[in-house]
Amino acid sequence: MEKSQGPGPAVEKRRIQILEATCTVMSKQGIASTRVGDVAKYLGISTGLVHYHFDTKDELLAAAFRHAAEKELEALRLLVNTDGTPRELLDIVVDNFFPASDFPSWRLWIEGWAVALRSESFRRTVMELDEAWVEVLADTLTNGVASGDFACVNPRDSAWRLACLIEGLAIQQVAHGGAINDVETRRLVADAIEAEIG
Amino acid sequence: MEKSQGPGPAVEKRRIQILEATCTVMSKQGIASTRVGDVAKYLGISTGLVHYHFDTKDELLAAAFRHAAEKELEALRLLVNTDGTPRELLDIVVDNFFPASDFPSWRLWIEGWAVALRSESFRRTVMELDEAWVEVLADTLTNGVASGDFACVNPRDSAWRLACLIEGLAIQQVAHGGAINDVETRRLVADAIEAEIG
DNA sequence: TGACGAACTGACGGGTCAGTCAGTCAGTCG
DNA sequence: CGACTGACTGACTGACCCGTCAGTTCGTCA
Repeated sequence: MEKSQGPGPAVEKRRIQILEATCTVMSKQGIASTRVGDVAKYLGISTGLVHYHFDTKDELLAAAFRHAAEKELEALRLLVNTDGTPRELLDIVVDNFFPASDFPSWRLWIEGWAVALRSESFRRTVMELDEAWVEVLADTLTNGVASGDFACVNPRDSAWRLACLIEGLAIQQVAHGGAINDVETRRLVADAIEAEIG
Repeated sequence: MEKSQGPGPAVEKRRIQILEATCTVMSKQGIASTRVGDVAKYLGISTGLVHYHFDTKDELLAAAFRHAAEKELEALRLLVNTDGTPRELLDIVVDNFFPASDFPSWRLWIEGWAVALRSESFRRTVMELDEAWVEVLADTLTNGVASGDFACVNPRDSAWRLACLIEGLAIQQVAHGGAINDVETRRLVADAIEAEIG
């Protein structure tokens, strides 16, 4: 349980420390194979302490996933919030989420979608963050259209199509490293972008 | 263990019965939450009998997933192997895999991709079947180009882009039922098809 | 100084579940 | 008929792991 008169700074620090450790373990072992004991051992603390800060394992995993996703999204927003032509900003957004085979975040996302099928808290998190990311992409396209750089018929549709394309390619690359390699993936995305903003 | 002089017809029948029961349970409960005991109870048999036919649970799950996926693919190939204009055949392929929110197969696939991250046998299965499906789509496009109905620059690239788009949309629809509804999804796919074959 | 409570430990209870194994039963073959 | 075998049962074991709880440590405040 947390303190009743609001969490002290030390408690909050410990919470975040546990969240980030959980993210590390989840990335390495997978969400389903992450044990409370693994997180505790990683930090050199007791399992009791983990339960002192998080009532249940499910709550811990969901909070850790959200923590990781929000940090990523914040980083993306910071990257986009710079000067640059619409085209440069678009490249930044796409590069940042490019489904290279060594992009570890995609592994977490792929597992997150699966967990979201059964867990309400995961579903909400995955949905919110997925949409927020598309929003960033849509804003970038809309700005480009406003400035005359892009010629999307419907920037929002284009954003969804590009986002879903990238997610699908990420699965091909990350989940089973199939017939498509990094170079081909890059070409497929590049062509799709041209088609959308052409 | 199976018979040494090759499995009798009764054994093969039982194997398939267990495989299909496993598919049903997996669809309902999710791959990760499928217990050997659940499959046994579903068929009214003992857990020992399940292990008589399948050495380990992992082997059972992987075999069941492959069984389901191959049946789906076979059904698709049958559907496509009919007379019709390239456009009609393309519509059949796309409709058959359309990510409607009530399409239960997508739930299995989303979980399959996640399991594939950690399991070699799932990885192979998911990869082979994913590629086989894109192959069907690519063949359809190639035939359309040959007959002059479609104008793809590169049918194989188009097939991968459409397949990945549909997979990404399926995640939006099935995993978290997000901002995109069935009607919008249909429009996004239709526009993408026009752009690819236009 | 002594009381108090927040942070933390580590052992343990209790439930779950995969895989095993001794034994049953029915059919088949010699 | 009797030996044999393949299919099958169901109880059991051993491992795993979540969540609890009694107890310890330590800083803080009266």
